[in-house]
Amino acid sequence: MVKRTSHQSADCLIARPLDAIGDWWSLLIVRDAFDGMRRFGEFQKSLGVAKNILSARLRNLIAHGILETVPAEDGSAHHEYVLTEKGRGLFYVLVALRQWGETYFSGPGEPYTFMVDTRTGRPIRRLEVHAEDGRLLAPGETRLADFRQQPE
Amino acid sequence: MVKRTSHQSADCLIARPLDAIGDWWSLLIVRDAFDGMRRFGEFQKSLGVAKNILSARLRNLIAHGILETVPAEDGSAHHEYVLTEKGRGLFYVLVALRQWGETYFSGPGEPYTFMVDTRTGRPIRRLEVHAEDGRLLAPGETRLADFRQQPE
DNA sequence: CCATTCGGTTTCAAGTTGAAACCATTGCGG
DNA sequence: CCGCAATGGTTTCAACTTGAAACCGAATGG
Repeated sequence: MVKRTSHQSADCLIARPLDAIGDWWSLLIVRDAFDGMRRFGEFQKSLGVAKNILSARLRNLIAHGILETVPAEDGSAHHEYVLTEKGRGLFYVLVALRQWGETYFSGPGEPYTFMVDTRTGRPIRRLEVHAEDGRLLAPGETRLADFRQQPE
Repeated sequence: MVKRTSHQSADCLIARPLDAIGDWWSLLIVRDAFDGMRRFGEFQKSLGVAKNILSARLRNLIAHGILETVPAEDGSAHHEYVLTEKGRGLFYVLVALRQWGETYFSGPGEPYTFMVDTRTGRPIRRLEVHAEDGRLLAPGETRLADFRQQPE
């Protein structure tokens, strides 16, 4: 789907996830799947995207093991789309994007939602990056390392 | 750049960040910027993308306040591209994507890098989502809430 | 000065996207 | 059993986007 340039030598571990997801719209499908949507029609209505496009995106997400189809819960002959374990791993990406959105894109007076703990209804904490020893790390206090360079 | 469907009523706070970033390639630019790249040519060489496309992406990132141009460090007449505060906020998105990539996309025997604490050289911890009271939350233990529904 | 690098813009063929039309299967009322 | 609507797609095709290559102008470099 996305052209493979076979060129992102330095850091395939960002580029390949991006390639697997396919494009931005696909992440909205994943988001809706987290919100409990399972049916083609639900996604289509939620996203307002053309059916052929949605169809292609769903196929791509399935091909990359992010979604899978299961027989419909209600016993009808249709199938439903649900997140795999791998797909659920995208939770943190969505949380990070959402917190970034909350910070920089929520105009005053806008209908504004945010993530809360289901049990208490209280907002969740912001994501933080921690060192192995628990120290809070700011952007810039990390780098990439080849694992062969790791101290034992 | 991306068509505005004015339709993602439920959750603009995912859709709008996605729209601001523009497309996948743009996140790779941001990643490179975190890695210290500043010059047009550096990005072009790193990403292997056509110059017109890179030019358009950079312009889009600037328009959305993720990058800004500054006079070149070395005193030359050219300018350089650096992350804004808002752009640095994408750090958590990149960390989340990378950890997902590490988990699901690193084949055995591949050149494999991961994020380490600059000070100690030890790997960073995995991202976690915590409730306000500190409890660790799994995907599915959160929901979206309108802020008017929040208990005081 | 002449050549080369840097930082782009322009051009245009090829590929992608998406709205609408179409199709196939199931569900259901009579 | 027939008709008809809802669901879940696929096909078609015009419009848009993409990107490789050519071009361009301004700064270095020799």
